[in-house]
Amino acid sequence: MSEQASRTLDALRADGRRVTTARRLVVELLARTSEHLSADDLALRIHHAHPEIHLSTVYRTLDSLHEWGHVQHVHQPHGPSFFHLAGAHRHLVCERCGRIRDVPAAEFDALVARSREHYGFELHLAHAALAGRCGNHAQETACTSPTAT
Amino acid sequence: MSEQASRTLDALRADGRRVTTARRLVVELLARTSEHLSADDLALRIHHAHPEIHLSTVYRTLDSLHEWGHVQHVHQPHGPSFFHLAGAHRHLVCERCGRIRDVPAAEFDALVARSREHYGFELHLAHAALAGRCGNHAQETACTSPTAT
DNA sequence: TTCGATGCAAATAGTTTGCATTCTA
DNA sequence: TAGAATGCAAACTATTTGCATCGAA
Repeated sequence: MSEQASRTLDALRADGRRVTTARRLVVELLARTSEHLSADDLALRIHHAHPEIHLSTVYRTLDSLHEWGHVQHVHQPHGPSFFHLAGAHRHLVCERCGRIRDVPAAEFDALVARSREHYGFELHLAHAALAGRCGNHAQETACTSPTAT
Repeated sequence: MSEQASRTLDALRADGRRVTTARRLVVELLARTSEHLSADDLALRIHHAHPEIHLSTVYRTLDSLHEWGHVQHVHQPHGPSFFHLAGAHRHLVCERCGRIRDVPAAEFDALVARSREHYGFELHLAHAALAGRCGNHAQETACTSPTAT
């Protein structure tokens, strides 16, 4: 098991949460992969060895882990949300091919500061992927209005 | 009818599209309001005077108007998408109260330019609202991991 | 009069919930 | 062994689709 996984599970125990098979499997899987997995993806992979773990349990597990600050839940404009262990990067998702690119959170520091100063609005860019076109699809007609940037 | 509405409908005619009751009502409603209305919201309001206009027609109408560049379709991290006539602002949505704040697209110019230069990624910030906390709810625990900005 | 648009019903994707049962601490 | 977590089924929200009919050009 990765160090990140055992650290997360230890934190659960330390906080008096129960470490169940489902939680252990979800945390290990998230720690092991760099992919952007949906609840359904996670359930499918877990089912190979543990067919008894139900999709709704995966959802509840992710909900709890998110609530306790161990997991980030990222919304996409199209398709299901994906999940990953708490980290410091943000996501760019291509409207055309769906590929997700990780970029350091620091890229957005100036914007976050300006939003706070100008609008009193605290941006949480981890909460939703930013949509657009990756290099391969930037030329094609945008999936937005002509006047849109 | 507002000038913006008739301009949009004229553009449809000029492009050889049919101007139907549903399309006229959707365009007029979008032109008249500054609210952020979902397909369901639009259908409900249209139903007062035109109960025969079906929700699926509203969806198809919005789809078409979007495809032809007259309407923007904005995704939210929670809840339904909302729609508005093509314009140049972006949206900040509060994770707590759901209130949506319009901000000028120019606020994001620097970020859009940097994304293009550093990552070859063409951001379409009109396509999805940016999540965070409005002034009234900025203090409360974030709906994201502790390490998240 | 033609073909695009609509009404309606049914299907779909993603997610949530109620409740009896199981299992961790 | 108490109460948290789970399995399963069913509900739910937002959205899409198939198909017969209608109506704008």
